[in-house]
Amino acid sequence: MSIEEDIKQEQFKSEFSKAVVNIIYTHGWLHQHHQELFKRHGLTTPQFNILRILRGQYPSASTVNLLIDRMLDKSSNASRIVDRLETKGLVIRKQCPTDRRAVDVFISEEGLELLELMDNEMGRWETDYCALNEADAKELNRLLDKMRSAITAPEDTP
Amino acid sequence: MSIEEDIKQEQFKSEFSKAVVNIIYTHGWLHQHHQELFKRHGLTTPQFNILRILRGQYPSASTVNLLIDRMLDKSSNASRIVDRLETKGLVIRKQCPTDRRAVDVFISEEGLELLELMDNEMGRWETDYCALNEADAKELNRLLDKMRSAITAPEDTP
DNA sequence: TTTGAATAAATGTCGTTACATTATATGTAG
DNA sequence: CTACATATAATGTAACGACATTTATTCAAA
Repeated sequence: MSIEEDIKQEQFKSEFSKAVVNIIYTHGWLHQHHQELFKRHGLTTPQFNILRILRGQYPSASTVNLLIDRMLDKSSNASRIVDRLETKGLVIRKQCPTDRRAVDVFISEEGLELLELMDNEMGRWETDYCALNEADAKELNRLLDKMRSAITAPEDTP
Repeated sequence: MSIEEDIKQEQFKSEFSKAVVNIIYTHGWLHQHHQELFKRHGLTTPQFNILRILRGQYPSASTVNLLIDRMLDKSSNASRIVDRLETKGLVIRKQCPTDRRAVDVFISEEGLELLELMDNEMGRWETDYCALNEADAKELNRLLDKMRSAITAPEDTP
């Protein structure tokens, strides 16, 4: 269904303006499906993302700062997300031996197992829901990358 | 910058898989810019969206149910968002005369003025940040629409 | 070495999402 | 008309996003 039909009303000022709304709407569509998957395993989206970063570093430790750096949705509160993952036994927190301010966070065995399970489901979902062929997906990536390439701060240019 | 460079690490399982991450990331990019704009006027994103819906109905009333229907980010709590807009004097709540369960919500004069200001800024932003030409934007819209056209519930098909 | 700046994480607050529950009012069947 | 289901908002709760502040530790300079 086209974005106009989905959203009802609204004439867009331009194709670009429509694309902005379309990205927001499509993100919502994606988020809804992902969330459904995560919920079956008692996780939220940011908890899943943190687990994935931790696995990426495994068996090395990640500090909270590293988690913040790597998170897509920045400025989220990594500290409290780690709290909840620790409560569920999916991660382990240890004092960093070389810097007593820092905390070393590790994904646990349970965390690794859960993540593998969810990765498989996610893969199946992507197979089932993929309505784009290879060329389409490539073109979509190209356009999104191009979109973000807009001058970053128009008022800063001399 | 390509999504791989932006996100660091991570080889993607497929172009589609990459596109999923790219949409999430690009949405974050958009959201950040929009939020900056909204913040200058003391609004949040959902508050702005509710105001736009109310203006779309103006001078007719909108019930809370209608707001929920029209909101992109569904299942948000329209009731409490209206609370905060009312505190700021941007909307007016009245009991619906024909149904005492329902509440008629109107955008106020202040709300209309604020929205016009913000619309202008938004329009300027879109002009400044538009790195896509007409054909690009059209193609992007086509691909996003196509992406969401995937079978809605694979387990429901016989 | 002592002081002060900078860093790492945790904590606090407000508005939000997601979801469940409640309260009030309407509608309908008996 | 009464009883029960339904519709419309509002309220409650846990987790999150955004942002400011606090606490503890390290680093750097006087």
